[in-house]
Amino acid sequence: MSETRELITEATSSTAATSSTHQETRDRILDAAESLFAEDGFQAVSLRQITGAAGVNVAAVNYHFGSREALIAEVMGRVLEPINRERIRLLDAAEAEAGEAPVAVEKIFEAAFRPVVVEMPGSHEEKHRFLRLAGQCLNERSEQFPETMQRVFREVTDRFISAFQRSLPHLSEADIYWRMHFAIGTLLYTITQDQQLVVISKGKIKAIHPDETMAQLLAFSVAGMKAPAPTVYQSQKAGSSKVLAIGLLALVGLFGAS
Amino acid sequence: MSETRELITEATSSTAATSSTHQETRDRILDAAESLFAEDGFQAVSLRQITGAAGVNVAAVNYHFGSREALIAEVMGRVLEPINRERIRLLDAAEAEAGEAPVAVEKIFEAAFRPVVVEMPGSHEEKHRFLRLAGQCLNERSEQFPETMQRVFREVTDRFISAFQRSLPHLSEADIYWRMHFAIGTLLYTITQDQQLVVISKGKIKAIHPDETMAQLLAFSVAGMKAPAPTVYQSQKAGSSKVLAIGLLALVGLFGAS
DNA sequence: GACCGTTTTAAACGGTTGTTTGAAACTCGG
DNA sequence: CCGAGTTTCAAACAACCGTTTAAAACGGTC
Repeated sequence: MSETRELITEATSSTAATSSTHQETRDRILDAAESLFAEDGFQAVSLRQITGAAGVNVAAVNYHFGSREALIAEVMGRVLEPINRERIRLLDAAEAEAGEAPVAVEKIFEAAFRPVVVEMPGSHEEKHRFLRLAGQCLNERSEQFPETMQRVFREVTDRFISAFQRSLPHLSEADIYWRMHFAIGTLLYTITQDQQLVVISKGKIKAIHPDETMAQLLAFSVAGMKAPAPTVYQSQKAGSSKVLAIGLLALVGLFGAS
Repeated sequence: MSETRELITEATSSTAATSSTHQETRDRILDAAESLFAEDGFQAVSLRQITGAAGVNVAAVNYHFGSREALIAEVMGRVLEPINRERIRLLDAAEAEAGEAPVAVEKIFEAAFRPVVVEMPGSHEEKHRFLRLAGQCLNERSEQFPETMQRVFREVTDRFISAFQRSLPHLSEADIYWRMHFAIGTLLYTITQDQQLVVISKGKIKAIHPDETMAQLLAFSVAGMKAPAPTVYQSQKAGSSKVLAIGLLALVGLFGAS
């Protein structure tokens, strides 16, 4: 049975035209899964919800993909691979344009953000859930990333790390890791928790357009990345530190510090 | 039965000394739940895991808290309330010290970050899972936040928003909302995905100390918040935009754009 | 039309979930 | 010492989970 499935998987890339109806339900499952996963996360969605939404039998998932985990891996790959591929393509283009000189920080971030933030092909609804899913992917524990995806991500981060290093030689390697980490977090939260921005702005920001998101993201991240290196790690101002200690003690008294 | 539970809940704050054994198992559940939720998230942990770790009967959760959701609400409140209380306390202190002048952006962020990032009372392990849980809380959908918690969070964000507005009068209201949103995302990702920093740095950053995290977070967020206002939302450089459009079309061809 | 490989289907599998039940075990004032 | 109230407990509940099974339906070839 597993042999059958492997044959099918291989056939997908070689002779896709032969099995038309098969591709139909397989893609129906992928689309439904993508939509539901994007909305509620991977853990919260059951196979029966997916197959129900796709209008296919429950067993179809295990027949076409082998297991629920394999389905998740395929959905993740289908959404993340083109994004990361495009990121590297944009970075290549920017480096080619810059020639010998290091690429500007703005350009690097643009290559990193644009494939995720700016309009993607498809309807408006599709784009939205597409982005939400990309965020859900990155929120998962890295351990349960499929091996191939791990490799892709390492390639991407390594490329961007060294681009930043060339562009910001005065920063230490650790500083750049930290700030790249921060930029990823910023992007991720922006994508997945867009609703939260509407909430904290009390509705003053209602519609969130890709172009504005892009501009805001760039302004914030570029400035953060270009910030002067943090000076002292250890010493804190005696005043505020003392105040904090007192405050924490008060908390302990109030709440019983587990 | 629900009446009995309400009486107990009220008794917790008034005559807590009378029921000693009751408080015992109730807190055992809370501690075990906090630990497990922090490690694996709210959705992934079952009641039987919690009661098993706490060494109590499964029914104890529904007896003491009424439902799984109420347990989650109580755990979230126990961890988030002191943090937000301390945040406001630090902001109050900073504003008192500044007098008429607006509080420096650095000070505002310090008040926002320090109660979450810097060492908390308790063992090292306790501190770690404590932070992870705080992050897990904020990652949840805002809809399933208990009403009281919603109110607390609104109070906190409103206070910090107006502090930033006084400190950065040249920025529009929307700009400040955006950047506050970004800073929250940065903090959150830093707390919950600390392991990821080790991964992308290929182990070059292994131990993550609170003081260094604080310094790095401040440098990035302060610079991002102080960045010049983004200028153009609509227009993109014709060159890169055209290149992108071509790239996306290539992607569609490759992957079949759902 | 019979055959074969592929796909779909209904039904059942064993297991886990959150919650409920009713009877024990316990605490404590009268 | 008894009875009322509180807390624990083992057991069962219905519902859902991911996966498996075996038979039915399908499409194309000889």
